[in-house]
Amino acid sequence: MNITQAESRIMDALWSRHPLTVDEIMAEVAEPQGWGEATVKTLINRLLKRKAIRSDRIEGRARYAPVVQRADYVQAESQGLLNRLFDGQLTPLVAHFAQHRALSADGIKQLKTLIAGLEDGG
Amino acid sequence: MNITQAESRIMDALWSRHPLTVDEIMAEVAEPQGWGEATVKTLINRLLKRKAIRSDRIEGRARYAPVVQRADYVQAESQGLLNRLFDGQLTPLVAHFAQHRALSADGIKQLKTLIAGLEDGG
DNA sequence: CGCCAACGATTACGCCTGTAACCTAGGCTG
DNA sequence: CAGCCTAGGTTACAGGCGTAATCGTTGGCG
Repeated sequence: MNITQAESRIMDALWSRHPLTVDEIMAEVAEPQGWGEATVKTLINRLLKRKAIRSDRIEGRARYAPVVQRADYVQAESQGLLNRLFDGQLTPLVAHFAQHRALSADGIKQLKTLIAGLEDGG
Repeated sequence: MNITQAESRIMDALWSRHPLTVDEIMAEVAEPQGWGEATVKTLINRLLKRKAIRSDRIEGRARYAPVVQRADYVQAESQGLLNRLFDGQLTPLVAHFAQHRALSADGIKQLKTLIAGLEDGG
């Protein structure tokens, strides 16, 4: 289920809205990346081959839709980073950002609220 | 300053202790990865070429030490993930784990403690 | 003083990834 | 009905990465 960085730009477009034609994906993705249409087509086809997306012919045009869920992708990526760099623990990651990226006061407040909610909920 | 995943295993060894000879790096890294000595040497040399590590000849043996700091690497990787997947915000990442990885009660407590400390400190 | 072994550097190679051009089939137009 | 355009799929290619074998040099030992 591996999705490379370039491919993930295609996925982003499809996760936010689908199904999309090649042209629509182009519109979402081409400018920021500076990609030609051929490149986008290749990425689409690689994702198709690996069943990360699916193609349905609707009104004579191929429309693409995600098969892999964004949450699953995010989960795999995040867990991988956590495992590689923070021994699988979330707290050290938060601590790292607190130290090195000067977590803003607002960020702290948000986290506090989030965690208060978690305590209530669970 | 890019460090690939395989290379990061070498860096891990050097970050935890340095300077190390090739043999010492082998001892730290070979078994878990199943790498031959040639592979380790190649990774070392690629890191050398990119100045991520440095080699000093001490007592007739080359000893390797990190140049790139672990905190910088962790920072770059984490920030990259945050930017790519969570719009650069830490809170959504924590929220994601809360939802999808069933953050343990202990984890929640740890985070709460951490954040309480942040509020005091800042 | 010469040779061997060990150490570190150089070269190799196949797969993956980013980027793209080319080919083909099906529908629109004359 | 034939040709042409367009959309989508197929092939291509260079550079990076994981994995490794080979080469050259230098220091220790006989």
